[in-house]
Amino acid sequence: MNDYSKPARTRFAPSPTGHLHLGGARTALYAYLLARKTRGQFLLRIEDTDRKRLVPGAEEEIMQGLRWLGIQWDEGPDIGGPYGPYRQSERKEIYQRYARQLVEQGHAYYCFCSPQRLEAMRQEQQRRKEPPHYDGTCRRLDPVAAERRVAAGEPHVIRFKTPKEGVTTVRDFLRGDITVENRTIDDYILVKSDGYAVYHLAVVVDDHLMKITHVIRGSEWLPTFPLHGLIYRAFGWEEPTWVHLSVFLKPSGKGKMSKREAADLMKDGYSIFIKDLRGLGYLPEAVVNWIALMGWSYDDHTEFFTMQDLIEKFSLERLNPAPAAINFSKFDHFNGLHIRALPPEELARRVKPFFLERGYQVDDQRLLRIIPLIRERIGGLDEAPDMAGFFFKEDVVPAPEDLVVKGLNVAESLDLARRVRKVLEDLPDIRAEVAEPFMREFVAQSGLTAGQVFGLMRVAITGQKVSPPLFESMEVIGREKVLQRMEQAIHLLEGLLQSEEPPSKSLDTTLES
RNA sequence: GCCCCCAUCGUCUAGGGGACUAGGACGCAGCCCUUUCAAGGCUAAAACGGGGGUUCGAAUCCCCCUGGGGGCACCA
Repeated sequence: MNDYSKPARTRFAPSPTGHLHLGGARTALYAYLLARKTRGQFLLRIEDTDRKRLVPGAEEEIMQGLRWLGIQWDEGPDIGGPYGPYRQSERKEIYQRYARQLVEQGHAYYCFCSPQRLEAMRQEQQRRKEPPHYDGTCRRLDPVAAERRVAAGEPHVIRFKTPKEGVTTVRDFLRGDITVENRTIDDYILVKSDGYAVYHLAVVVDDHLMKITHVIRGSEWLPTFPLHGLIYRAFGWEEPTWVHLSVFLKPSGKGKMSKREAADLMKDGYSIFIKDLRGLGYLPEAVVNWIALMGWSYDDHTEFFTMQDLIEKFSLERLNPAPAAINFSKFDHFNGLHIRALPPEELARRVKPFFLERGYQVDDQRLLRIIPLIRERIGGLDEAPDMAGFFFKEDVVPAPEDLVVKGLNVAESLDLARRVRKVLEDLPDIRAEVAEPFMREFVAQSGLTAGQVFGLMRVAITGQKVSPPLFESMEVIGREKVLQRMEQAIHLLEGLLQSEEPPSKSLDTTLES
């Protein structure tokens, strides 16, 4: 059991080599939740010791993504903190100092093998169907001689001197003890020839120095986990609680998402990259709720969670070590839930940019009035302009065919449109509670169905076959414009009638169905 | 090839020896509501990978197999 009464110090330690994705976001989220729950600290550390793989702008994108999700760090490269710097490229000397300590204590050694020799060695091992590993040539060097070669400026790396006998047991919080034979652990490189530490050294040194209590990271680290335990022990440091999260699988459940597949998702309006999600109409609240539940659960029925809920209810014990397939349709479901949970003013504020983007002039008062009409009808914020753009248009242009009522021909539809206009003109008030009873009365007398009459009005007034509720929409649009649009519909139907005039008629109904 | 991890409906999961005729959610199908589309309500179909143990009793504990996943760099 984990002790939640003690403040936890957790961290998210991404390398700025690409986009922040769902998996990374979830790792960050869990670490953040644990820190907040225990009133501890959550820190952001950038693991950028590989100079070759740096992607410009990646660090900034990661920070923006986390902020958008509502994951705020207490210490980090931008805001500093008592254990900085928080960028590993700025901690080069620290790692070298600790690496040297390891060498002096006999836990590591200098290695002068060239990359070419290493490569040839690996190929030979593969040919013999052996697992690739360092052959230990420099491990057998005389330490004093090696020291002299280093002092002379000879290129070198520092390798960890893994015990060759016995086993190493490390404890993962979710999986319990993991034991491996030491001979399967390679003499990993700790410091590269360019002087930068590799992950294995840097992560141990930083987590110790930064007083991290819980290392929450992806399960891709499981294979080198015993090595990390060995390094802690070589230093004589107390180990943190290790929590290796499961990986996310592609929706099919077969393997990780490839670069190509990730890109293809955009065609369906989905993405695994956090940066894309806002533009696709997703709420950060929905993202958080959704990813929190992929690998964690609270009980057998609660699924709606705000960040506050999660902070209160999160626990490491309820994490699931099994891999989880990404389920985008559930994502859509959560998005709908959170859209409907937003106060109207807030939903208006969130949806506004999507209207502006499409070139609509948005009147805030009017936008607020249509929110109740669309909040149950949009699965994503991006759908709002399609559903409700007509509220902000001067004119709508219905397709004339859409004005032909189901079950009626053009002439009959035109006649209906004229009668509807008359009723509308005589309406004492355009407000829904007044207009609707009048129109229903009209429907009753007409011998037609509500669907036929209201369908015609809907297309005429909104320009769409699918729209928010008709009478509420008319109220927002206003009497003047409603009549104007009915008038236009009549003209369109007249035009349609003329164009099909002489020989053939009655194609319309079949077209409609 | 070697090492490590995982295993309940299609998917996310609850379950940690008897409360299991295995619960919830998404999706799917049907029905209700309804002026369209949604939202909402109700109903249905849908799972313990296989084989051995342990036990009076196993989805739950152990072993093997199978399947899936991850890793084997001077990347993280």
